[in-house]
Amino acid sequence: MTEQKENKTLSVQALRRLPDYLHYLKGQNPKKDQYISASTLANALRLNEVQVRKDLAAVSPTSGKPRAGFEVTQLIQGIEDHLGYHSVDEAVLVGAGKLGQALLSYEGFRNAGLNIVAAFDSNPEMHHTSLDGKYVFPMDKLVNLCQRMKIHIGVITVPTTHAQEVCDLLIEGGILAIWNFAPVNLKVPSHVYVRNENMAASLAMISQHLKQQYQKDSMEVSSS
Amino acid sequence: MTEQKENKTLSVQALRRLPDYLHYLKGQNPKKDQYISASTLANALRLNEVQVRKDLAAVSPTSGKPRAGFEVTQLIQGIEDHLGYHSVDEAVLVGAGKLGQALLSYEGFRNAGLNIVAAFDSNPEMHHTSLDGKYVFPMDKLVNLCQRMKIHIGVITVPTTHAQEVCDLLIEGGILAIWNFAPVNLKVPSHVYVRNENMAASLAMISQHLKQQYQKDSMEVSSS
DNA sequence: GCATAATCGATATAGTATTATCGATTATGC
DNA sequence: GCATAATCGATAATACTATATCGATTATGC
Repeated sequence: MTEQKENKTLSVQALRRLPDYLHYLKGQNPKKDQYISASTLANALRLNEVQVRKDLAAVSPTSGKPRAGFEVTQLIQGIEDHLGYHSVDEAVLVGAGKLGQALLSYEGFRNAGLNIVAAFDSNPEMHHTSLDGKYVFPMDKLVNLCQRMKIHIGVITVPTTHAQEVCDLLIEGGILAIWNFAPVNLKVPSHVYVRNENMAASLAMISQHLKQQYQKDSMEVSSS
Repeated sequence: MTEQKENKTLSVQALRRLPDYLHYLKGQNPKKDQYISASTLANALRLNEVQVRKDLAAVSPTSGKPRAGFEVTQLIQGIEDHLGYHSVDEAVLVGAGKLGQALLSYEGFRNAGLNIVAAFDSNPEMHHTSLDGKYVFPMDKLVNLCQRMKIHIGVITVPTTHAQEVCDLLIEGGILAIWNFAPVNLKVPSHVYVRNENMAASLAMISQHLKQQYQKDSMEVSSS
C-alpha cells in the first residue's frame, strides 16, 4: 500500500498550482523527457523557480536529481495523489439549467476525480430525461438518494433564491462538501465544507485590472 | 467629480471579499438599517471582525461612526466603485457550447459590470442564431468586430485545444483582459491580463478537504 | 577521470495577509 | 447629564507565502 503522504507542507496556494503542473506534465512526451527540472516548469508556467521546486518536493514521492530534475511519471503520480484524483468521489448536481448542464457534460471532471452520478431539478419537464448519461430526478428524491448511495459531494447550480434550501436538503442527505455556484454565503454546520465558485469575484479582478490600466494609460498621456 | 480613490490598501484577497459584502449589503433594508457595523458583517459572512473593518475602511468614502457603523448606501457606492461596476465593460464570448451559453444567459453579470455583447463559435449551425439576445457570429468576424466596437474583455469557453488560437485572435482584436475557462496556460503579451477560472483547482480543494476529513474520522475511530 | 554547469535541498529573508490589542469616540438608556 | 457598552481606527503581533542565497550533488562533455 502506498503510505499516506503527509500533506502538511502544502499550502492552499500550492494546491492551486498543482493542476497547472499536472496539465503541463501530461503534455510532455514521457519517452523523450523522462525527467523535468523545476526550472523548466517554472519557466513554462511563469512561476518562481524556487516556488516550483518546493511544490514539487512536497508532492513528489522521490526527490529530484541534481542536474536532471524530477521523474515525470513519479511527479504525475504524486500530484494526482495529492489532488485526490485516484479516489474518484461521487457527486450529485442540483439545478439542471445551462450552467448545470455545462458541468454535467464536462468530461474533464471524471479524470479529476469527480463523478457526477445524478442531477436534480424542480422543473417537472426535465425529470427522467437524460443529460449526457445522467438522469434528472425530482427534488423529493434527493435526500434519499444521497443517503442510499453515500454521496458526499453536492454541486449547487440553482438560482440564488433557492440555494440555501437546496443546501439544507443536501446536508440532510449526508453531503460533506458543497461546490456552490450561486452567489450566496451558505449557512452550514461546521463539518460541511463549502467551496464557493465566485464568478463575481473573478469579474471584479478583471475589471479592477482594466481600471488600473486605463488610469495608468491616461497618466502617461497627460504627462508626456 | 468623485475623486479617484486610492486603491493601494486593497489586497487581492480583500478584492475577492468585496462582492460578498456587496451582496449582503444589497440584501439589507436601507430604511430600517441605515448603518451597519463591521462586527455585524463579519458575523454574517463568518469573517474576522478586524479584517472586515479594514476592508470597509479601505472602500468606504466616509469613515465609520463608533457605536453605529458604516453608512450602508455609502458602502455600496464605495464597493461598486472599487469593483468597477459603474463602468460597465463590454465583452465578447468565444465558444457557445453549454458553458458559454450558461454564461451568456447569466443575468448577474450585467449588474456586476460585464456586458457580453456578442458570441462567436466555429460551428456554422449556430451562426446568426440568438442566445438570450446575443447573436452568435462566425469566427472570422471576431477581430474586426472587437476592433470596431472597442471591446476590451474576451471570455474563452472553447475546448482546450483551441484556446490558444482563440486567445491570439482576441489579442489581435485589441482585447486587454481575458477570462479563460479552458484549462491552459495562455501565452499573452505583457499588457494583456489573463484571469483563469480554474475549476480543477476548486475540485482539488474539495477533494483535499474530504480526504483530510476521512483521515481525521478514521483516526478518531481507531483511537477511541 | 575531471572541470563545468545545471540542478537540487535547505535555510534565510522579504513580502502579504490575517488576527489581536488598545485607546478614542459616540449612541443608548437610566 | 453620565455611566456603559459597542464600535471605530491604528498599531502590533502572528501566520502564511514567495523569493533569494548557498553549499551539495551529479549529468555532460572534453
